[in-house]
Amino acid sequence: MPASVAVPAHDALRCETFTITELADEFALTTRAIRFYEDQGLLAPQRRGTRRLYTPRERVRLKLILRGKRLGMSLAEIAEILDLYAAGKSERSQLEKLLETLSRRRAIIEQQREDIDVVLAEIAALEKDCRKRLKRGAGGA
DNA sequence: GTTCTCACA
DNA sequence: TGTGAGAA
Repeated sequence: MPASVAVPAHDALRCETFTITELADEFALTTRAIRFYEDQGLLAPQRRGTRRLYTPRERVRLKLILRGKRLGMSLAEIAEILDLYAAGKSERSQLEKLLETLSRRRAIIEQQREDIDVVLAEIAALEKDCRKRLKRGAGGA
């Protein structure tokens, strides 16, 4: 159980780190997915031997990755913002990059809504036609 | 349990 | 954007 919920005294003394399974459990991810994010350059955990050790900072990055995914951002887009964050860039540059990404995302979503509206209109028209023809042939053979 | 790599959708 | 399988 990660320290975000409760911090036992012994964990307060040790520099807290997380294993890949702890993070996977906490965020309902597979360990494979977490390693995949690392392959894509979104995470860079320390190692104890060959085992990955995640600091609270890496955990925060993972949270940000998940937030980006909820917004429909690509991993590449998420990586860009994360890089600014890690490089200690100004919050301003991060926010500007985020706005840029959100803008692109909004355009895509709005286009999809338009496309959906077009299909809904087609469906409505077809339904109307079907009902009309049913009524016309109501008593006939 | 965790690592990596290759294949696959 | 991930998953499955196999080997270490």
